Amino acid sequence: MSSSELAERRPRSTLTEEQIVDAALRVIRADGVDGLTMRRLSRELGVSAMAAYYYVANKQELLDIVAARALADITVPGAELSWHVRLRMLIDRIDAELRHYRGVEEVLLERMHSTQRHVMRAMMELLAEAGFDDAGVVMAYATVHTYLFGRYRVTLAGPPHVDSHVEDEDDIVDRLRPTVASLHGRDYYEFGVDTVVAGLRAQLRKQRRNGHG
Amino acid sequence: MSSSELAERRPRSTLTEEQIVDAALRVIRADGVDGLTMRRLSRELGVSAMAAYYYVANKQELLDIVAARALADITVPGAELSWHVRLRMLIDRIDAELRHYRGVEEVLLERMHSTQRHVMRAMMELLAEAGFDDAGVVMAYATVHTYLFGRYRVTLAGPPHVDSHVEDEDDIVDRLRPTVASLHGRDYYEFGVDTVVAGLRAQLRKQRRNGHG
DNA sequence: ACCTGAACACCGTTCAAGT
DNA sequence: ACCTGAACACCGTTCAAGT
Repeated sequence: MSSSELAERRPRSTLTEEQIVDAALRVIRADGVDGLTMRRLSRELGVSAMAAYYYVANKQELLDIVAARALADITVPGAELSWHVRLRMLIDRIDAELRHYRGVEEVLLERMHSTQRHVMRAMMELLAEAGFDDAGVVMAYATVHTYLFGRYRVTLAGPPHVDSHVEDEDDIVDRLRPTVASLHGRDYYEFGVDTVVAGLRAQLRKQRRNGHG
Repeated sequence: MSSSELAERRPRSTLTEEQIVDAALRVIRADGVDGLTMRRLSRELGVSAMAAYYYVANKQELLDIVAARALADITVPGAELSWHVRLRMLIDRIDAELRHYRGVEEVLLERMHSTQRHVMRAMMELLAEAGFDDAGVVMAYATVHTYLFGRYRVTLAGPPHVDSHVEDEDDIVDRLRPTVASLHGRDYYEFGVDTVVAGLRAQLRKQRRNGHG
C-alpha cells in the first residue's frame, strides 16, 4: 500500500472540510461575516492559526463553500402552480435558508455564480416556462438576485437623533420617523418581494405585447 | 485678535475638508472603495499618514461625507408629470451621479440615512403624492433604495470555465451563457428599474383596492 | 491649531520547518 | 499528508510630541 493510497483515504485526518464549514457557520452566526477571520476560525477549530489553509486556498474560497452549503437544501416548488406563485415560494425558501444561516447573504450578493447552481437553474427554468425570452430570463433572474441578497445589507436605523437637528412636522422624513420605527424586517420583505414579483408580471405582459410571445 | 479667532477663519490652513473629499473621490475612482485606505488618502494629499484624522473622526465618517457629496447635485423632477415618470427620472439622476462617482454606491447601500437627506425627502414626497399611505411610502422607498444601490455589488461574470465542467445544452444555465455575455450593465439597469417601478404601480393599485385610497 | 511619528492591535497570506 | 510558527506586508486608530 503506497503512501498516496493512504492519503486518498485520509485514514486519520483530524480535520475535514465539513468541520471547517461548520465552524465557519458557527462564527458567522455569532459575530457576522466580518467576525469570520482565519485566526478566529482556527480558534473555533482548536487548531493552529494557519491549519485551514491546507484545505482552502484562501478566505474567498472558504466563503464560497459556506454560501453553497447554506443554499444546498433548497427544494424547488412543483410545476402545478402558476409561475409567479412558484417564484414567490422559491424566493421564500431561499430567504428562510438565509435567515437560518444569517450573515451569508453578504457573500451571495457579490457574485451571482456563487449562488448554488441548482437554485439559479431552478429560477431560470421557472422564468423560461413563464414565457420570458432568453434575455428576459437572465435580466429577471438578476433583478431578483439583486433585491433578494441586497436587502440584508440595508439598515434603516439612522442616527437616532442629531442634537443640532430639530424635528420638523413639514419634513416628510421627520414625519415618517415613527412609521419607520413601527415597521419590521418582515414588512419590508413582504412588500419588496411582492413589488419585484408584480413588476416581473408586468414585464412579461409587456414582452408579449411587443410580440415575442 | 485672539488665536481662537484666527483659528475660526483658518487663515493658513493647508488642508480643507473639500481637499480631503476630492482626494478620496480620486482614489475611489482609481482603485474603488476598497482601495481607499487612510494611508493611501494621505499619500494622495501629500501629507503625513494621520493628518486626515484631524478633520474626520474615523473612516466611516469620511465615507459618509463622500457619499453625501456624490448626491449633492441631484435635482428633483417637476410635478407636472405622473408620479411613476417622475420616480423613474429621479432614479435615473441618482444613477447618473453614482456612475460619475463610481464606487460610492457601496457606501450608500448599507445605511439608508447616509443617502443625502434631500434625495430621500424628494422620493418620499413623490410617493406620498402618488397616494401611498405612510407605511407604503417607507416600504416603497426601501425597495427602491435596496435595488438601486444593491445592483452595483452584483457581478455576473462567473468563473469563465471550470475545467471539470462540460457544457450541457439541456442545462439552462449553460444554454444562457452567451446571452449573459451579450447583455450589458445598461440592459440590467433598464430592466431592473422598469420592474421595480411597474411593481410599485401594482402595489399602489392593490392598496387602493384594499380601501386606503 | 494643525500636523507628525511611533506604536498598538489587528488582518490575510506565505513558507520553511516539524511530525 | 497534515499541521505549526514565524514572518511579511498590510490595515484603522490612538496618542504624545512637535511647530
